[in-house]
Amino acid sequence: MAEKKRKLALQYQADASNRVLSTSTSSTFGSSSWTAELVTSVNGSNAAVPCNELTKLFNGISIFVDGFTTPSHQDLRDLMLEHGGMFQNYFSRDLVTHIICTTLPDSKIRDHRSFSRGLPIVKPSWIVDSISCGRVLPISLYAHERIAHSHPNQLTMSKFFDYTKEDARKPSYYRGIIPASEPSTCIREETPYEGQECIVNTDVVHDTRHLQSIQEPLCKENLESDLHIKNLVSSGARDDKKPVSCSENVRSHCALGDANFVQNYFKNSRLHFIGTWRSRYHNRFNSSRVEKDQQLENSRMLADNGHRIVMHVDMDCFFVSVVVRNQSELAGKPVVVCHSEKTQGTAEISSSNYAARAFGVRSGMFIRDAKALCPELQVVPYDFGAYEQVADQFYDVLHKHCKKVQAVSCDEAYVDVTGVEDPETLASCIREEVFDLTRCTASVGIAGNLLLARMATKKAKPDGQFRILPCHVEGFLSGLSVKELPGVGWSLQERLHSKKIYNCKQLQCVSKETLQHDFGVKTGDMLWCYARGIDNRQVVTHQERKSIGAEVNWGVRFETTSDAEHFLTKLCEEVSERLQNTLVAGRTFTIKIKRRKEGAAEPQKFMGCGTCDNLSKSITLGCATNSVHVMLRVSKQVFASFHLDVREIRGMGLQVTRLESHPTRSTDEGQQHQKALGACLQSFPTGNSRKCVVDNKSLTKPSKETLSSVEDALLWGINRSQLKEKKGMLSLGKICKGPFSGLKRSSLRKEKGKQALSCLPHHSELDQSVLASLPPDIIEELDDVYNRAVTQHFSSTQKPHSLTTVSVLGGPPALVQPESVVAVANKNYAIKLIREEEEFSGALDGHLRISNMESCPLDERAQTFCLGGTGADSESIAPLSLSQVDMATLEELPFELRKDILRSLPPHRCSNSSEVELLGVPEQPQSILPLAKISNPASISKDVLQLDGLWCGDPPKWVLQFETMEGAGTDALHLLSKAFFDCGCPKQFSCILLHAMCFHKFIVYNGVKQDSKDSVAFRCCLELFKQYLLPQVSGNLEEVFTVVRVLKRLAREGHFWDKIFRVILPSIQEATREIYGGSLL
DNA sequence: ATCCTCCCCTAC
DNA sequence: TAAGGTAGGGGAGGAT
Ligand SMILES: Nc1ccn([C@H]2C[C@H](O)[C@@H](COP(=O)(O)OP(=O)(O)OP(=O)(O)O)O2)c(=O)n1
Ligand SMILES: [Mg+2]
Ligand SMILES: [Mg+2]
Repeated sequence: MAEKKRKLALQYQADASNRVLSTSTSSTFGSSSWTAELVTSVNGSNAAVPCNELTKLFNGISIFVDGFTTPSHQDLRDLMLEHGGMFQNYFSRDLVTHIICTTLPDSKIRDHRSFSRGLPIVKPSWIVDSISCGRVLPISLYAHERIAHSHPNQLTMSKFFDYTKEDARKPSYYRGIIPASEPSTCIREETPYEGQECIVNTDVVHDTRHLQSIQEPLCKENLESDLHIKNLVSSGARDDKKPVSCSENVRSHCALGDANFVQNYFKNSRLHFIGTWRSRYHNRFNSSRVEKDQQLENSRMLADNGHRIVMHVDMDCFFVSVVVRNQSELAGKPVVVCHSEKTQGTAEISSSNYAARAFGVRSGMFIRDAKALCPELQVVPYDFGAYEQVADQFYDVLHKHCKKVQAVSCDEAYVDVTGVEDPETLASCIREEVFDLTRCTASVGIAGNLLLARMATKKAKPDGQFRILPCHVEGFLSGLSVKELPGVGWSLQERLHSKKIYNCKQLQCVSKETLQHDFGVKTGDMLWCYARGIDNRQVVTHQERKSIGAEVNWGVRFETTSDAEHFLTKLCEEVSERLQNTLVAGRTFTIKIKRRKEGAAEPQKFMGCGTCDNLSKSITLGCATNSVHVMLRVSKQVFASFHLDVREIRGMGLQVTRLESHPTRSTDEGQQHQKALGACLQSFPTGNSRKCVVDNKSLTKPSKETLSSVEDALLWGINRSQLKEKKGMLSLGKICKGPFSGLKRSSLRKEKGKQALSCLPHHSELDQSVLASLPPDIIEELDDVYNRAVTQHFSSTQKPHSLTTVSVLGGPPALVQPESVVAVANKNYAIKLIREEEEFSGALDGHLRISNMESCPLDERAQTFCLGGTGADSESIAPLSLSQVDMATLEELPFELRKDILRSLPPHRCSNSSEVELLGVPEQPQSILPLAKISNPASISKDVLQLDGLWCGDPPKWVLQFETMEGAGTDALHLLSKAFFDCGCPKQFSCILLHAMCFHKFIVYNGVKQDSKDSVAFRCCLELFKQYLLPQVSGNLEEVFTVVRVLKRLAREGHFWDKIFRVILPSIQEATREIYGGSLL
């Protein structure tokens, strides 16, 4: 404690000296000279952004781009950098000379004026036009009218207006919830968020450690009593069962009021800033693979060697220091960075300086609690631009001294200084340089590993350094509480406490086996090692990214489904952009939802998410994508599958994993999509010139990589309104294997219990005949869910039939009661019945059904049946094509239902056909006389066959030619011709193929094995595909893709098609490569 | 055993 | 009013 105080005093002195320094040097730092250097170095080391400076046109101009623009953020950035200008990711008054934005909604005018502080706001065309004119055009031509004509003092007026408006219509939930101030009460709800809403006891202000324990989560007993309090409060004070509808004024602060809410939100979010900082860092200091390998080598060497020296460097109260350095009047005073300084505010403290910490003020506290602890607390606003700049300077210093720098965060890094003769001198040297450059102090810890170095830094703070020598490790650790070990947070601390383990010494007494048993293998090992100061992690300069995501859990209030979908769209746009900027694409997309916990009141925190249930679901595509269109479709489906009341949503996120490098960063979305398709084509199996070996296994059970594509995941749903007309046909039942059951597992687990049952149909509503045909294990599962009511109710003497019987149910759909959702999962099977009234569709389930079928052996697929789901939004979830539909399944359906499914296809899939035509008149179309009659197919050469120009003419030549051909396997040709007419003579081959697949037994020909390669049918088909596909590779890749996909599906049905596929694919792939080059791979 | 999904925890 | 994000590690439990 005395040591801390001494350090505090030291820092105050440092602050005082800062003041002197700042007055003497501020002119240098205030100017943009620094930035110029910075940006140059950024470009120089950033492989992602080509730095070919074309002109010096924008010399001295530094833009900040706000909101959506055309050209895009990225393009404007490139344009500026190419023409000698600068681009700031974050707004900073000091660094930015012009703000660029396209549109300026009302809500933004105020914001901009309040922080642009007189900077010109210009339309993006200013940049484009200036470049084309070769000179910087006057900004007055590109000003926003509403800004240009307003007067400075309108700022205060508009602010005043807004505030009064808000006061006048303060939402009831907000007014009602401000608690009576009771200083020593801690109200803690179940989630960490609500846990923050405790009121810190003002009686215990000066002992840091004690305070920390109050701020941290409470022990179990407290938690329970707090819950008790909470329950009293919620049942007594306000028990709102129905969600509060957002008033106008709330709208203006949440996702509802602002179309660009997500963007604006992120712009102001500190957590977003620190969360995304690392990716910006890696864009700047890109370490090459060679370096990586070197590093691995080194680390292996050093690990053998045994003794390393690691340094941990961390800026002191970073956000505060950066802002305070120019405000000498704040030196020595307790200062925090916070959005608000309202005494009753629920804004969070981002960082507090050491003077403020003496009062117990910490990061993450509400400002009102901080003010209660320290009434004279000074509040300064954020300056993200400056944090970014200082962080860069900080890392410049570190890189200058050492190659092995591991970035932890914007203010913190590990440096491997093994081999450095005098690490302590190096440390003070670094600290000094950092201070000289930034006028902010850093502290350093030095030790034999990352763990100890980090803990040493803590001891060194503020503005100090501390080394833990091997001989002192023991003594250093013995004094630490378990919470002080990195990796031990709230939860682990509580669990340790519950086992009467409070400090490292006690922790050391527990055997590794016990710890691993109690906390898991890795966690147990970690605890055991850390308690002894053992840490074998290496300093890693570059870690491969495993996921990219965005989420918002503040200000999220929706009224309608389209509110939620709009929000989801914004998230997709955001994540897609991040993927593209990182040159990656992903295969697994996870939607995260925070849903208001049942009975939870509005949170204490203004616009917060409060106590929530966290839900998440993911979907994995066969092919990585970063296309915003694809992502949106996928996300909407996953979202829909939650079946949520959107008014209960308090947070939403999208995370992408299974990332793959994706070198295309196209600004043209269409082109992007095109390339994604091309990439998918490339990723089909047998994509090499090697001889194709028929793998029996892969015919029945294709490996995962062989499956699908981007769009295999998109798939089909049935238009809900159409289905509604059908009433009796609404039901969907299915049995499938695989991921489906996994998907349902968690929601089922979560929903088990009373509340969950409320959404199940009463057991008496279950159709007996359906139940009867279920496999025994499913019955058992159902029984579980219904608390054995099922078997009681049906007292079934009937023994369950085999799976095959189930498909029979596909016939008369009325067998299944329409109003029900039953989701049951066990280790092998899942059954799902979709209820008609569901707000959202079972579209995702539709997808899963398909993908499951794909991954099932053929015979099982044939047993799967489907009648369609209910679709909320036919446009967004409609299938891309019928290629996704298992044909065996479809064939089992009644004609009526097939009609429904076909109708649900997007019209462009069968461009030339009206719906009626599409649905087809069952009888044969008028036959047209064949052009040639071939009598001896085996001897016919290509010339005789005249297989050129098959797609010329109207109808295309092949249609008539194939119709009357004779020979082995020509049935397939006849069918194609028939399908052509049946589905209305479409131009797209994919339509014809799909039609043929859906309505006819279009498989066969496994018998034709020996000569299939030479058979007429084979060669005709081959030519037909080739001549159709190859010319389209350059133009209509999507169609190529679809056809290949259909063909792939056919390939699984028989040798004939398999061979065609295996011959066609390589040539398509080659053509694709030729046209799109290596960029596809 | 190893993978996968759906969580929770931790840190900044 | 306020801007409670992001990414990695890891555990539980199921599928393969
Ligand atoms: N809950 C948190 C934690 C951190 N930060 C931001 C503000 C901090 O300034 C910065 C760096 O985090 P540190 O943990 O390094 O904290 P400080 O640098 O503020 O203080 P210290 O001197 O303890 O490092 O991250 C934040 O906004 N909210
Ligand atoms: Mg710090
Ligand atoms: Mg830090």
